[in-house]
Amino acid sequence: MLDLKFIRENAGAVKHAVEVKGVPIDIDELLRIDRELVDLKQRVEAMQAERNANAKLVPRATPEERPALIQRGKDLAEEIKALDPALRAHEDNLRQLLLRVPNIPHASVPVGKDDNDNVELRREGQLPAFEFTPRDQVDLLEGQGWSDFERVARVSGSRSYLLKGEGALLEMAVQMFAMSFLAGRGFTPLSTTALVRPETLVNSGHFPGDEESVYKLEGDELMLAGTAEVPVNSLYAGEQLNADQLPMAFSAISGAFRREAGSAGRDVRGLIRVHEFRKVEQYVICRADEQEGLKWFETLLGNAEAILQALELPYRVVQNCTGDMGAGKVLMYDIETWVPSEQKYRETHSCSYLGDWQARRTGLRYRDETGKLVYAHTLNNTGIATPRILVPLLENHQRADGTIHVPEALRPYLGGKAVLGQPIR
RNA sequence: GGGGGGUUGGCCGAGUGGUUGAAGGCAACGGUCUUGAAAACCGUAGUAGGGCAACCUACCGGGGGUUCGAAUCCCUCACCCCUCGCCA
Repeated sequence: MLDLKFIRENAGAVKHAVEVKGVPIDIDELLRIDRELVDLKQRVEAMQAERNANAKLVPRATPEERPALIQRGKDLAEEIKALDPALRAHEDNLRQLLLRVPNIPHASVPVGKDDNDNVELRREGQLPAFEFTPRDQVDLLEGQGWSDFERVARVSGSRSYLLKGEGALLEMAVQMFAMSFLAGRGFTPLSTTALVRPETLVNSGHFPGDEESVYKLEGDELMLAGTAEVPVNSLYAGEQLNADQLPMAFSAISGAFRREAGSAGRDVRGLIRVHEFRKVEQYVICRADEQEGLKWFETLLGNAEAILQALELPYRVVQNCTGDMGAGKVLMYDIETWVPSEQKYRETHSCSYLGDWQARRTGLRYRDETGKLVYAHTLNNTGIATPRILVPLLENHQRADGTIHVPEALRPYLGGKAVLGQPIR
């Protein structure tokens, strides 16, 4: 959400953001409704002022004066009530529109329509040069007996996964490594819910707009979040923080649930795209200062890169273009990790800076040194997402016999083992 | 799931229908005093919206209602605490 005053005063910049981000919203209509609402409020408030003044006279009035004053009060109450429907309608309309107004992208963001227009910034790490025919993720998993896609599908439907044996331990090792790593960099570890109230999804910016991708639970006013960004963003909702409490940096592990509506037929095999997964998310609340925000952006990006480097995985960093970055975002980089079987990089991390757009929805404010209450800035990035990360991990680290090389960094979480699995066949 | 008690400003905490936007305390800020600080004393001070301004309006967990008038009464929802039951 943007500040309404900002929209009034910078309508041109907002309209530009609407255009380059491809958001279907009419800013002129919003401004019109805003103006009408202000006019309505002025009328109502004038009547309220009179009603209040009138009510104060009643207790001091003589018995003779009293009936007339009470009648005047009744009339005013009725007039005020008569304007109520219009007032509410305008407020609702305005709020619905405001929730859809996109944030202004950073000057560095390339203008583009969709992910085809994203810009590769750099590549890191060596692509593997296999001296044998590499297996893909599913062949490795099944060859090792680490998965059981068929049975879990019977239990939980398509796009489910189940890991067995060392496969299950590997998934947990990756998560433990990421949590420990981030804790070592000063991030507060959180183990949090995915079950959230609907308003948390409005706070985070997923609603309105992204309802299709969220699981709703019949009979309960709760939903399943697709990322720990949602619960963590709302953890301090509505509070007035002190400046010295900031920045707050969290590494939050949770389940993550996505309906994956609209992705029918894509990545149906294996671990790339599943409905329920587990993710360590980095989340930062910092002061409302763009320099500081951008610094944290680099930090979050650097953490993710360090994790991938520790996992000895080749990856590239991509800057998302305006059309692919989401309404709330100021800046967004994806990290894509090399998947040998597909001979391409696949998204494993997504780093976002939202300015105060998210904090404004959530009511994340702090008192600055001048005593003023200001909305904080928020950022998030993946730490590690499983099981997707296991795809490049298994494929890049496979050996000729189908066993898996374990990166040094993971060994402490796998009983010191340097290799997982048995020779296949 | 049953019963009981709660939810007030940054924090604590008064307040059950009429100058209460809200006592008091703590914390904060400004000042006096002091070499400096502390203490003490004096003063300032909620958030949001509208208005050039004086000022006006809204907000005492959320929503709805009663009333000329609601923090105060009623309904409802959420959350917290206690208690009984159930349970990984």
